[in-house]
Amino acid sequence: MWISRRTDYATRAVLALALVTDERPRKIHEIAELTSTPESVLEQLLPQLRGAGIVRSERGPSGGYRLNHPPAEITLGRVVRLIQGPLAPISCATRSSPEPCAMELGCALQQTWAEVRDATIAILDTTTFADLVERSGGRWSAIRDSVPVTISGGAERAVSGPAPKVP
Amino acid sequence: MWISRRTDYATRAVLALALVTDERPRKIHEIAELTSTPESVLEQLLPQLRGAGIVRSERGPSGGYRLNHPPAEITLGRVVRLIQGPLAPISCATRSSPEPCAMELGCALQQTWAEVRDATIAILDTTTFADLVERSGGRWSAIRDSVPVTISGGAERAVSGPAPKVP
DNA sequence: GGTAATCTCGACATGAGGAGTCGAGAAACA
DNA sequence: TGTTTCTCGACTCCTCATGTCGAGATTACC
Repeated sequence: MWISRRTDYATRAVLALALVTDERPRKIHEIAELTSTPESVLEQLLPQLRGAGIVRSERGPSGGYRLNHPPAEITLGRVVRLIQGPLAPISCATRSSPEPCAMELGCALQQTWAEVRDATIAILDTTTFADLVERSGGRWSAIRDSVPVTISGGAERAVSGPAPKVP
Repeated sequence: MWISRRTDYATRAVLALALVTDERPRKIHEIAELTSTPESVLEQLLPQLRGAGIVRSERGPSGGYRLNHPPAEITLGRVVRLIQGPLAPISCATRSSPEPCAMELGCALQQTWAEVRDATIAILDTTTFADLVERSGGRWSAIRDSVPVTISGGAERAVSGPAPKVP
């Protein structure tokens, strides 16, 4: 349970943009519907993805977001790291700045945490959004054609309510 | 950064008990020193480990804690799960009760999260505390003989202050 | 030029949960 | 009886995740 809601949302948003066939940019509103994400959160996440060069934006009517690179060049690990930070399970096992373990005498645990870290990195850094598109069974054009997205007239904020709490 | 402080402390405590050679039980006070852990936290963690059958306790003077099984029979994953809960990185990817992903249309992400989960489980469930002892370079008897543990006379609570914050 | 649609940015409210402390009680031993 | 230890249940404090909102900037279109 260490992938935060925001990271989940961000990866879903990128996947949604990767799944789209035509070149039309997608509005925050649309992405929110496609991914079941609160719009207000995407208003924070997408600029962040934009700052990292993962997506590109256009303003004004007919504006929106699109990917800045082919899906094959965007790894899942990059998005996760951007939103969430280092992939190490514990601070004494980060690759960049492992803070020394308080238990001096040969803390063999550190080595195991590093193994978990490396296994995680190996998966997330080799999985691209092209892979995810493929696993999803292709693009979304057919689906979006057959299942009309209900763009209701009174389109105000907060399309999807907060997720129900699961105790 | 998803291994909580308490999980870290608990695994260190079990490792400390595994590293000890003689059969004398160790007091909370001693374990706290060996692992650089606040005593008051161990006062919660050790009963929890005891409830799970990982350690055993004895009361009164000359009481303390010892392992309830050989280190080779205690996996790291068991301790982590006990203190921390499921090992899945996200709630839609738990083995037991994966709550459905909000993004219905073929959320290929779920599959990747499951890969991360399985890789993590593979490491933590196959690493026993006997392995960790071996990696630590053997038991602690020699060390404890050469480096006398300063059991100060005025032994009050909170031997080790709170860990310094790293901004 | 005016207006509407859209992205942009920062501040904020809320709540949950992690982290650690403390006090009173029960059991063993001398 | 008294000391040492474990045991149990609050309780506080604080950080951070989550989500909302309002005001501004930019573009397209009439």
